[in-house]
Amino acid sequence: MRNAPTILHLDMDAFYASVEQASKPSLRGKAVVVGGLGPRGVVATASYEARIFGVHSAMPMAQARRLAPNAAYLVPRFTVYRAISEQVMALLRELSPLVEPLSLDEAFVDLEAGGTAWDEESARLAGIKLRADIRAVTGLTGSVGLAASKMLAKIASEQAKPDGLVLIEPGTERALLGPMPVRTLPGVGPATGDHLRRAGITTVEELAEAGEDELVRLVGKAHGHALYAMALAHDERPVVAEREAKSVSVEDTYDVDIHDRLRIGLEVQRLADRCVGRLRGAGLSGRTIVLKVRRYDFSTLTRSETLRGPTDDPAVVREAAARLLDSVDTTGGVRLLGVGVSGLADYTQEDLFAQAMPSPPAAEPDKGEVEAVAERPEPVERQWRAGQDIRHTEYGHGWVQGSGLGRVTVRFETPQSPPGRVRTFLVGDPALDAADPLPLVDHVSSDPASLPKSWSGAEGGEATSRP
DNA sequence: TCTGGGGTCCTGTCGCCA
DNA sequence: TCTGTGGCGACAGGACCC
Repeated sequence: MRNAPTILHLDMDAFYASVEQASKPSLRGKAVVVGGLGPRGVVATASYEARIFGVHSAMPMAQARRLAPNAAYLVPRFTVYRAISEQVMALLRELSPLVEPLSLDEAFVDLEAGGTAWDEESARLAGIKLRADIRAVTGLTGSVGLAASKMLAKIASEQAKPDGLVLIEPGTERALLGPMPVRTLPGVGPATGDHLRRAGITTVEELAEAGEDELVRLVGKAHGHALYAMALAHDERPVVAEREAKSVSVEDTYDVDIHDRLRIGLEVQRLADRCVGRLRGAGLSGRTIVLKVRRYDFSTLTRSETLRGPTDDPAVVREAAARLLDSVDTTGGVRLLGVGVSGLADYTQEDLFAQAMPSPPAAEPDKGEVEAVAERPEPVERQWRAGQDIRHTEYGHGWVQGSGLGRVTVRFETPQSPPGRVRTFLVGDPALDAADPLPLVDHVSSDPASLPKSWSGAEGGEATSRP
């Protein structure tokens, strides 16, 4: 372990919800819940005001609505989150070239590799400056953890939340970790936590006392060794800037279980096409096709097939997925279907080997086919989703507060305006149009380089609900 | 009132092959 | 020729993370 706290972990506070509050002045200080709004949606992020009611990530939306009936419920706007994430990651890269993003709102930075920090004091200063810069550029708050390893830096940022900075001084790690619950450690989830509790182990200290052999016996080889090392505050994992994807997959949970075998087949074809679309978008091809089926009782099974060589041919993936589906019993209905590709290779290596199933040369393989399989019925009316950006020819920029019964309620406000007024329109009102999101911070006087490349693009064509 | 979507990694089992 | 063994890839499932 290095002897100075020069690993930084940044975690943006309640990221999606904070972005929504920054975009929508009327929501500031209010309970905001972002997630899937369908009957089977779950919470992606809850604002701190919503957490007071007990709402948290991964909770079913229905439960959240019971706990916080007056909160604002919004669908995620990933385009905006990605743009802000780019701004934040750019600030991190000013600190060091060694930045490891974990998600849109989280990353590790190796400050020593960037030459920005080499001791406790310089690390603390870098953290303080970073938090100020993030606030200036994005208007949002992030919490910073500083420590000598990734694990400890992450635990530190967790302690710093919200809107704080915590530095763990080298030498104090074990005393700090000892009394913490085992669930604090990365990789200890509900199942391992339960397992350990039944063995009488609830704290990190007890984990260390149990000894390596006992932990290996309890939770298996790899996990046991890792757990023991973490309990002793040993973590030598380096910050890794670039990670290659190992698989690409798409999946859909349906509002209502699907029973019709024909329909299930069509959905699998659609998913296969979408998966190939993503695969190609990333310039990849893959050898192993995976079908995922979650049944009516939430039992999940996967079936996979490995081809002789990598492919990015939609017809090949569709055929493989269809074969895999043949081996699955779907009586009782399915709630989720998914198609994935793993064993990835660079696109350019493709087709050096024959495919498992020779397919006729498809005309225009990258156009037309993708939507050819399942024609969706044209939506009778436009769909407005809660949280979506909107523009009215007369009232200007606003967002959808809710819609139903042929009407849509819009609040007209912008990130820089005071809380705005609400008006209701017919869903098909020609004065209404979908709009691009607005930047959270007015950047007129600041460095234009810090602006994201694109604020444009309303959420990519996913606005229609499934029949 | 139930439980998303996109991933990663690990483990056990089975068949093949040297 | 028979049997045992060990390595390895494929496959299925599960835990975990954000």
